[in-house]
Amino acid sequence: MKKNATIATVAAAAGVAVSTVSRYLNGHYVSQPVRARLGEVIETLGYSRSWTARNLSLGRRGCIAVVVDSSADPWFVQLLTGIEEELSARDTGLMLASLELRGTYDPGLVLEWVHARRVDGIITAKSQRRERPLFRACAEARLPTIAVVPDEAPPGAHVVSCDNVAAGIAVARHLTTLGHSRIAFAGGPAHSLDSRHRLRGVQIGLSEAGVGLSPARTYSCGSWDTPAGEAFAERWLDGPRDATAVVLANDALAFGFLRVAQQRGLRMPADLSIVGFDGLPQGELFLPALTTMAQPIREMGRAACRTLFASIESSGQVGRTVFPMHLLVRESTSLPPDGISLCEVSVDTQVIRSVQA
Amino acid sequence: MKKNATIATVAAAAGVAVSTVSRYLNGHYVSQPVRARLGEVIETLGYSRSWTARNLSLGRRGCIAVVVDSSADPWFVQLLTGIEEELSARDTGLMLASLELRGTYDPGLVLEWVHARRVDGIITAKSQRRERPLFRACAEARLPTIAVVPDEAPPGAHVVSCDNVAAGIAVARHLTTLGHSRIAFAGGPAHSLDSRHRLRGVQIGLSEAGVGLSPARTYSCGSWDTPAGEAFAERWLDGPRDATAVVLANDALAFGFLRVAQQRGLRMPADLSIVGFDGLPQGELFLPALTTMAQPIREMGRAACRTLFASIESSGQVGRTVFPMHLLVRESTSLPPDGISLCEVSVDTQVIRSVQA
DNA sequence: TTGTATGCGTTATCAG
DNA sequence: CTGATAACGCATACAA
Repeated sequence: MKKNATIATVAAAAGVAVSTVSRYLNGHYVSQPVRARLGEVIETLGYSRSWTARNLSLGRRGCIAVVVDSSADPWFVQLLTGIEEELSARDTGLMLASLELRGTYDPGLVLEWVHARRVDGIITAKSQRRERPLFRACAEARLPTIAVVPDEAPPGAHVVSCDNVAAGIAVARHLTTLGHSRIAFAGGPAHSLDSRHRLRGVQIGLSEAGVGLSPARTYSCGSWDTPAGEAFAERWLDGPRDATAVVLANDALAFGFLRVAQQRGLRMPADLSIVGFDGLPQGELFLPALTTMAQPIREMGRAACRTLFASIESSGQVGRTVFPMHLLVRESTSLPPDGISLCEVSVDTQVIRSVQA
Repeated sequence: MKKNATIATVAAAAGVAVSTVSRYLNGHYVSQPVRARLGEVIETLGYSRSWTARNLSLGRRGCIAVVVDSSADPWFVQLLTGIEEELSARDTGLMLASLELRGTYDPGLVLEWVHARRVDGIITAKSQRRERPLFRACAEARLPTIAVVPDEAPPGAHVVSCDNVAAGIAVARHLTTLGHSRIAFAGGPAHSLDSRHRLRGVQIGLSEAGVGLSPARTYSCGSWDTPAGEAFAERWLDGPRDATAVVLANDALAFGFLRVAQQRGLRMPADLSIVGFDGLPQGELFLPALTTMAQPIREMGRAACRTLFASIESSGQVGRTVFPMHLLVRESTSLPPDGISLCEVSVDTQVIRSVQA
């Protein structure tokens, strides 16, 4: 088997110069006859160009970095699918970096990448305050950076996010339309903008319906993960339970809540309606399947990628891309129990008891 | 800001030749004084070498392909974590390819990659018979290939898999130890070796305990996914239900079964014990949490990667790496209902009714 | 429109 | 042990 064909092989076989072949390859001007001839030669030679050499010549790395807390996060997995889609079309690779790959937070690897200009650009997902040094490093290195749903606005990075306020409003409307008037909201990390915006949206939507969200019914889970949702459930269920619907700031929290509430014998949505945010496919598996405000995650991944490439190719301006979320009504929401809140039910029970006594 | 430092910059600054710097960088022999001097210069210059140029010179791509049906598959996500871990240590990128990214099966992109030698090696996950042409192409291109848990042995590829027979035996023992004697098994795709091996293991384990697995209680879901598990559940629950435990060939199937069975009012594990295979973290979220035979998925990803690199660096022999699975007892298995099968319970109910009548 | 020559940053070969 | 120098494969001013 002979050595792999190179651009020189092709040029020789076609009787033209390498530069002509290069132009042909890149769609620049080549006369019709030469173009045809080149097409044949390349076909018969089975030639395909070296991306390594091309990248070297162009001063590119042919690779972008994708960084997230954990690449096993179901939300991120959806995003990755979108990124993959766009990447395959552009024939570039990626370097995955989980900030918590080995159990503890370690941005060292990524910092090294940006410093060594190991990649052409970087996409961060769900970045937090602690990623500030990372964004600073990217800015210093003039590395095109896209932040997807960051917890706080990162300086110098284009942001891809969702309209969380509108999402909150939509949830509120869904619930009030069903007849709920006492609604609880459980937020994620206290500092998270997304969480705050979702809460605000719910507040707005509720006040639109004239019911309002009592501060006493807004809680914080302190985190985005399922265990936090479970912990909150324990806490809430031990309290007065004065709500007919609970809105969790994301699906992961809702999964935890759902599990514990079920364990405690609550029937959902009969006894209590539950809503999450994100629209993870996993929510479909639960019984009841989780009603949620879905993000177009995959689409967001594609957008992040496209914006990144635009930025790589023409150092585009940093800006903001905002996606709408949409309500995914599944099974975890329904009318409130007989129009009576759980609180009233328990009061009634006492009344009945006293009557019996 | 001056142009990025190159090996030439360093050489000039240190007063040595580029080749000396190169040797230093690659850990080849360099005299102690020069070594020290180079260390300083590189430090102050903030130099870091170009991987693109290095790869070109070395004839490497600095990138491997990772292909799977869908990169959103929870099982694959775990594998990817292991791959990522190993990749980051070696500073190489990856190209993700979902064979069903756009809804329909399309191996075209990957075939193109192997033909164009776009990558240094390839890892396939859960490959099936339809991937045969792909493996053939890899073999022809002499591209190092690792197949992780393939459904059928791919020619010319090193295989990383699990001891499914042993796993099946362990499941059987767990169940018989609990007191189950009538057990149903629901397989995945009919042709899948993994599924068959798991079944065989269960058969062996059961016969060890002297209970045996009735052919009438072995089913096939025809696929590995959750909807198939749901469909099987519908079918099975409409039947005689003559088993106190159901073993599903993987977790995804079990998730579907669990949901439908719960919907039908079955209490698990009180009425019925359920076991899956894979050990997906998601199984933890269900109520009851799914008891399962767990694969060391992440470790398998690392092994696949390491083997691949060994193969890339020294065209290693193709072979087989087999991992043990371990039983993860969660909540979906317990003693059979009072030592009475569901079938007998329904008979009893009728008896009671007739007595009442 | 096409050809020539040079650069991209490293590695490797082979003298010194 | 170290220093020139030729690949590596392609892109692109610049010249023709």
